[in-house]
Amino acid sequence: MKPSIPSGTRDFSPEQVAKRTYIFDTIRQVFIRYGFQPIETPAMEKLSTLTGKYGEEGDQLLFKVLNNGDFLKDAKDLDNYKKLAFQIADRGLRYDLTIPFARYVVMNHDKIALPFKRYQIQPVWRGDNPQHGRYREFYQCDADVVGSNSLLNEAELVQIYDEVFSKLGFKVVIKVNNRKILQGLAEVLGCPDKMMDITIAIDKLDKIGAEGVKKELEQRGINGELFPTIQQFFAMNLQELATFFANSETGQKGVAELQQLFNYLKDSNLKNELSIDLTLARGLNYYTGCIFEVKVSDENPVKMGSIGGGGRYDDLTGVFGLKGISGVGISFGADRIYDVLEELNLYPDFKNNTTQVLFISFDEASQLYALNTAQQLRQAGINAEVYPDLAKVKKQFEYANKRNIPFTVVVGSDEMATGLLAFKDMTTGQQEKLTVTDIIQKLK
RNA sequence: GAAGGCAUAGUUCAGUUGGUUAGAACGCCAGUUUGUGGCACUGGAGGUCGUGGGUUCGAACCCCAUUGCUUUCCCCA
Repeated sequence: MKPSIPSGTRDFSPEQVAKRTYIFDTIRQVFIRYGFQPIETPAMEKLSTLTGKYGEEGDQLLFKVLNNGDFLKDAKDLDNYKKLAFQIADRGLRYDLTIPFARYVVMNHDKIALPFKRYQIQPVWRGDNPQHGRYREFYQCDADVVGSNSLLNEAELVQIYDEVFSKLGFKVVIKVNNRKILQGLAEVLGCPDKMMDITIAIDKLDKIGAEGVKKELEQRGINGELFPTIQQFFAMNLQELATFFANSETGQKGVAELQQLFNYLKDSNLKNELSIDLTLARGLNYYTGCIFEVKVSDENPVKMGSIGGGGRYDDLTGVFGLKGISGVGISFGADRIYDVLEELNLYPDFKNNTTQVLFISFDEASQLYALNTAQQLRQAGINAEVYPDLAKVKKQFEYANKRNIPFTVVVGSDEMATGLLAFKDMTTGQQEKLTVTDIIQKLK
C-alpha cells in the first residue's frame, strides 16, 4: 500500500519543527513574563462538553470518537447519521482551547485563585473541508484571564501582542473594537436583536465591499436604507461616537471602555500600530466587550489573513454551572505566523539544535574510542554523534554532508596511538590534528 | 452541502490523431578513489501508469464508476 496521512493533517520535518518550536517558545516566554500559567487538557473531551458550544455547524465539524465495545448498543436512529453519531460516540476531539478551559475552571474552581491567568498551547481538530491555510489539525496558542472585569487585562493582552510580534521581528497592526459599540449601533438603528446579523455583514466589508454588505444586510432582514447611516458610523471617531450614542447606554459604555483601554496604553510605547476598527466584528458570538484582531502590517510584502484574535466574554463558565465569571483572552495563529516568518525569512539560526561533530571510525576498536571521546564532548555541552555502522569513510563523510554537520573527527589507529584526532571543518575542508581538549576549546 | 483540478519510479513531473521494451531530473546503490564529503564521469536497481469495469486488433492516453488528494464557494476563524 501507498502510505499517506489524513486530509488536512501535516507531517513536520526536523527543520519545520525547529521553526515551529521557536514560535511557540517566543509566545510562551511572553505569556510567562505576564504571569500566565500553563495548563493542558486532554485531546478528547466528553462530547457533551463540546456540543452546543459552537453552533449547529460546529457540532457537525466535531471529530467524534467511536465508543469502545458494542457501540451499537444504544443506537436508535440508524437511518439518521446526524443523530446516530451522538449515540455511538461519547467523546470527541477538542475543537478549540477556550471551552475546555472553561470546563477546567469550573471543575477546579476550589483550587484556582481568581483572577486566573492561564496559557495553553495545544493542537485542536476540526472536521472542516481543508483548503489553503485551513487544516483539520492545527495549533492554538491561547492566553486568557478569568475572574476579573478590569480593562487592565485588555491592556496587558495588547502589550503581549505587541511584545510577541516585536520579538518575532515583523510589524503588525493590532485592531480593536468593542461589541458594545456594535450592539449600540443595532439599538440606534432600531433593531437591537439584529446585532449578530449586522456584525456578520460588517465583518465581510473587506471581502465583499460596501455594496455586498448592503445586500447581505437585506438578506438578513435589515432595511437597506439604513446602510448610509451605518457607513457614516464607520467613519466616526470616539468623540463623534459618544454623540451618536446619546440614547444608547450600551453604546456609550463601549466607547468608554475603548477610551479607558487607550488611556491605559498611552504611555506604554507600543512598537506596533494600535488602531480602532469599527468594522471589526469577529465571528464568535460569545464575545461581549473588547475584541481584538492582529494583521500583518502593510509595510510587509505578505498577503495573510488575521494571525491573532480574541476578546472579552461574559459568563463563559455559565453553561457549566458557574455563573458570573467574566473572562478575556487572545489567541495566536501559529500556523499562519509560520508562513509569514517563512516568507519574510525571519528565522534565526538553529545550529545549536543540531549535531556539531560527527565521529568517523574504521573498525570496532576506533569506534569504541569514538564512543568515549564523543561522550567527553557532550559533557562539555557540544552536540556530537558517532556514526553507528562500520562503513566506508566516504559514506560516513557523505552522511555528515547530508546532515549539514559542520565538523568531523576521524579516528583511526594513528589517532588512538597519539591522541591527536583528525579534526575537519566541513565547510572549508581544512583538517588539523588536535587533542580532545583543543577540540572542545575550539567549539565552545 | 456545491463546483472544478489532479492521480505515471522513493520524490517532482514529462508522456496526442490510441501502436514495439513507459521516460527525464533529483534521490538511492555501486564504481572511477581499499583513511576523506561537496564537483565530475560510468554503470545499476526501482513502475500492475490510484482501483474496478467498458470501447478497441491494441488503452497511461477515450468512456463510465469508484477511492484518495487538492482548490474554490458556502461555512468557520
